[in-house]
Amino acid sequence: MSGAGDQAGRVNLRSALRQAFRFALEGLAADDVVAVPEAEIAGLVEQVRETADAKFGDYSGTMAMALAKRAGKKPRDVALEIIKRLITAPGYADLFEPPGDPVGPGFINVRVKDDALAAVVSRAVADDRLGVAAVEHPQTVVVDFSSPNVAKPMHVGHIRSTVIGDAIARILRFRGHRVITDNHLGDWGTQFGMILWGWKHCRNDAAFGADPTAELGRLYRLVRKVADAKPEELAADPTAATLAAEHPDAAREVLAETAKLHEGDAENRALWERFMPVCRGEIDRIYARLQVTFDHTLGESFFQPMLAATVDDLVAKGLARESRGAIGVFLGGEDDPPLLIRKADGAFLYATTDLATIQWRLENWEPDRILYVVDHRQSQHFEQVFEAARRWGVDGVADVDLVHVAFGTVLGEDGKPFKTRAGDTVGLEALLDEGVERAAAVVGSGEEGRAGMSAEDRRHVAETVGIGAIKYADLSQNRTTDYVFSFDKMLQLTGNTAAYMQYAVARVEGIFTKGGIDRGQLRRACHGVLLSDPKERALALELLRFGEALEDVEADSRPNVLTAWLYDLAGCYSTFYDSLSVLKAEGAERDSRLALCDLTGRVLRRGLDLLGIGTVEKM
RNA sequence: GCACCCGUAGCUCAAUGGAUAGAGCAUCGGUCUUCGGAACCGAGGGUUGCAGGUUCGAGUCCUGCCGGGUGUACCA
Repeated sequence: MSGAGDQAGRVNLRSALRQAFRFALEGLAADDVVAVPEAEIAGLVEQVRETADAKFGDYSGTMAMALAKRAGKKPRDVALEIIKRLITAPGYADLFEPPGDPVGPGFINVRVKDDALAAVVSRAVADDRLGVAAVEHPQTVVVDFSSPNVAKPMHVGHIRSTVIGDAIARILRFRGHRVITDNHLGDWGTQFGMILWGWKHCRNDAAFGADPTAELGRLYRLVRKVADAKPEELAADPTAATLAAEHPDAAREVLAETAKLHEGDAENRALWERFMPVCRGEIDRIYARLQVTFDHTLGESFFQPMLAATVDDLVAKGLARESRGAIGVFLGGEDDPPLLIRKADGAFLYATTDLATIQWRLENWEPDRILYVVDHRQSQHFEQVFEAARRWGVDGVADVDLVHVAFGTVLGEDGKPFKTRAGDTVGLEALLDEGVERAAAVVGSGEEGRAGMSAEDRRHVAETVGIGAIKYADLSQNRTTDYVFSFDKMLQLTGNTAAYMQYAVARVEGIFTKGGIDRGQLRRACHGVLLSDPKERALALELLRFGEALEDVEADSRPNVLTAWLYDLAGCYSTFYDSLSVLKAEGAERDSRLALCDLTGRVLRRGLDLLGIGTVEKM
């Protein structure tokens, strides 16, 4: 077998089968059985998928039904024509059984040959990539995620972008793409105007000296209330109410401080440079805890020198013009709101920065794709920015995929946006602490876990399980919907949770300790996995679908496809392990089953790693 | 008003236009003199918000309602 499905002995069974179906469909067109335009073949071939039920075989193709009307034939007859050519496709017979007759309205069901399955899984056991082939055509992909406003403390709202973006980046990188991660910090906007105003009017020097982060956070929260001047907020906060009464023009003054910063005012610039390390230290501590890293951290301030030219160029090209004192790009009719790129007071907006950033990334990184992992409330903004960028026509923009990877809101168990009882947003660090604390209470309670675990080990396990639980709960959810944050649910030891998956790894790999097995030697000696029992076969097939799961994650940027598959794999393994002896088996059968255990443990571990989730030896 | 997203088991959630809509929790039952029982096997539980339409086939696509969320000119 050559091409898509094969790479240094790595076989993606689904890709290989799709390639064979492509051969069959092209033959169908060439023989005038039915005219299938080349452009449609890719879509039809993608209809080759895993079957819903093992009784239908391993994979099925459903395109015969779709083609029947056009061919003027019965779907079953079209299916027969496809099958006739499929079995002659190069390499088909090496991997797959000949399909039987079409089933139902015209399903073509295919089963992997047992000896081929055994050979492929044996190679996966010996493979660092666990049998997963890299993509044939690597792309350069920029993943823009996390992007907090550095002047505010990170809160629960930042977790989704950070965790989802990190997982997508890891997965694309493992797939073989050139991935560039960039944390587009909000370090130049109105929130700094608030801190600057607060610093000048109501700072507490002693507090800043003792804990600069806390003092800046206090100033931000206080000034935001003063500037917003919402009666109900002021009623609950006498300090803010007093300030608001003394400074009725605070909102305008905050914007003026922002504008002065942008214009290069020496005092504001100096304060900004003084505050930035404080803010960066704060968020970097959280990233360290989450074990999230970035290739670049090019915040809004980095692009600030390019903004004037961006506006000028858009105006010069006739795309942007003055309106009500501001400058906007008019994308729709006269009544549709324009995309504002310069305020009436001269300050730039985040749309301006986003456009300049696209131009800079295209010029410096030449990406094929840019993913923006940002919450769904900004979908309209990105639609406008992407459209404006395309019309702007900067070099490379016609060939780049600009994708808004949107996600829903984190809700509390009452179904409303996640807040503390006092109504404040929940700080991210406090959230992580609580997760770890609760994890500590549930880990180490099993028999094996209890045995000989030091206090330090327990802390490490609690950290891994607690942080993992928070990440996994987020990643296992369909990202487009809102999700309900519940420590009780995410720390359950059964079901599709991090703790269950981490336990599965520890349990699988505990065998090797118990049996005194040298795993390296086991892998080198693995020449033929035996799949005599249906449960062994099912596990082997599932293991080989790792690459398919990762492919499906990439297609729609949906990490929950991977969590669901890992959970299925863990279930397959449990079924296998429950009914078949491993350490108690003998000879070649024992080695073969140990090899399946070894591969299962490594795939689970790697899968969790690609989600940014750690594992432990014992728990 | 307009735009976008979401309504799936009692609860929390899955399901590239494919076969009988699946998991976990909860409920009920079964297995095994534990290779890590934090296990395995099974049962009950559904008019996928409502009504039409397209299709060989619709939870999924289209139209209209109902209900919820978000956004909607100078925050990001």
